[in-house]
Amino acid sequence: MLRIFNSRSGRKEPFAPLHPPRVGMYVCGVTAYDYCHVGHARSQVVFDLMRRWLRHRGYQLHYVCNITDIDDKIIRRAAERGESTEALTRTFIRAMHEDFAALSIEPPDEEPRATAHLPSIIAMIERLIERGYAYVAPHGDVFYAVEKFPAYGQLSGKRLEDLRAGARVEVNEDKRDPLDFVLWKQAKPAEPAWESPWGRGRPGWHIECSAMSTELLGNHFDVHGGGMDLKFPHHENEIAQSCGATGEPFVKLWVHHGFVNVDEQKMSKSLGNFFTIREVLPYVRHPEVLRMLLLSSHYRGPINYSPAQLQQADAALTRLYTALRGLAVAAAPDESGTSGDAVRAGAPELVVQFEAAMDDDFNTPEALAALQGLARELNAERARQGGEADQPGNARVQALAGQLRHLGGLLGLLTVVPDDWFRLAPQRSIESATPAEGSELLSETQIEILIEARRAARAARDFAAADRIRAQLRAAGVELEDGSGGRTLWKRVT
RNA sequence: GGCUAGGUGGCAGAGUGGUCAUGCAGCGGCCUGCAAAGCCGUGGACGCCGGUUCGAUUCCGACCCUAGCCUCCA
Repeated sequence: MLRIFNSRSGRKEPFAPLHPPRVGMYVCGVTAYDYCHVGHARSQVVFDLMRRWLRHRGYQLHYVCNITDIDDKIIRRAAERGESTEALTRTFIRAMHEDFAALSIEPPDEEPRATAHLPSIIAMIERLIERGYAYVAPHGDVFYAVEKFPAYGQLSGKRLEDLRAGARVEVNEDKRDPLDFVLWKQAKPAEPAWESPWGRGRPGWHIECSAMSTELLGNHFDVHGGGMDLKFPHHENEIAQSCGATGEPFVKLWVHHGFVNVDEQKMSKSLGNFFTIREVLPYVRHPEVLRMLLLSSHYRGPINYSPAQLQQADAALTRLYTALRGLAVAAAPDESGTSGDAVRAGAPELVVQFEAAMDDDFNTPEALAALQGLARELNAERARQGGEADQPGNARVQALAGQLRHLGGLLGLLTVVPDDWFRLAPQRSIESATPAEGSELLSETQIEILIEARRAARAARDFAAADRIRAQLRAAGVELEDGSGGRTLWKRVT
């Protein structure tokens, strides 16, 4: 039984879609005015993980993730760069797609952009005016009248009086209530603008998501997600808009994830303490390392981003790959080892632990612990079998490896051919933050030559010479392992 | 000030009313020419003060501390 934490009730609830097995899911994406940072990566990884698990559980997902391609920051940034807002957003949307693809984020079924949905946005604002939830202010802006919606504040647990008491809202003479928020904004002369019943202007940020989500998923749909910081006011406003316009319930399940912190503070543009995805990836062996870091704590809690954390993620992931090293089963993740006889041949209790953990509000740390358990079983079994472990005949080794690979694949991990994992190296050193021995990275041919020289020295029992070669390789970031069959394996270390 | 999360062993990070998280690091053993990897074993924890209980890290209350939101933000 899959249970998911609902931000609205503050409790885990059994997952019960409105029209099973179909599930409609909407997630607030990014505003395309800059490169995506690790915080955006977390959001994407979290919802990608949920999609994978829901599909694994047999649901048919219709997943929508929007892009905000018009707002004040975009206009300002485009002006600074001396280009059009279209050129600016085109640049950063392309970069975003590259970054997300690197992290194995599966593309959404639909990726609506605000500027392509003006008709439905305008229609929704008109309905809100008709139904008395919105008003046109003296200078032509349209505002939502918060006091007209009694349930306002329900999602975030806030009361209007409390909000007014602590209000640091900007003074705006046109608003009837300082808490009212803008639905349609009149354009200044040089700004991008669209025709509307209220003159040329552009939509407010909140109305985009209401209009596009209901247009694409229906008035009442299953899941709506985003970062904790969107809970108020963004999602609160969405509820007010959508329910106000349609008179129907809006979203069944609200899902909010925690932040990525740096030095215990939220990573954000305004604090300037952010790392973009594309500047971080060169410091890791493979993008999976970043994905591993983001999955190694529960999605609702905080994550502290640091180089040390990346190295821990690399170590944990490398341990899983080590268990699979040299096994022929490692071609591609599939269903092998997770059904019927194959489960019993492997470690059924660990498969159960993994699935129960994921069913319990996507408890990825617990699920990863099950994966480590599988790695331990696999290592122990291979040790028992001696050098013969990788022979196709060993059913238990095959079953365990299949389970590990398959379950890892459900998290978007262990997708690299295991033997290739150890050949990968970061382009930059985490500690020095400089182009590491990168320029001096030994080629695989050079490594093989040195290993052969060491083998000869060992055969001649010249251990001093052999150890010198090993130290030389270690200094170049290559670590050796003398295997049981007289072969020496090597791996790059970070 | 209001609202919401949270404070777990050297670090990261799950979880539970009374036996085990897990990874890295430590210690002992096996293996190795020595290592590495791996396996086996092992020490070490639940912010503070009360309460409920046969028994609380886990439930309840107060307190202290931290973060987030209340303004654009994944």
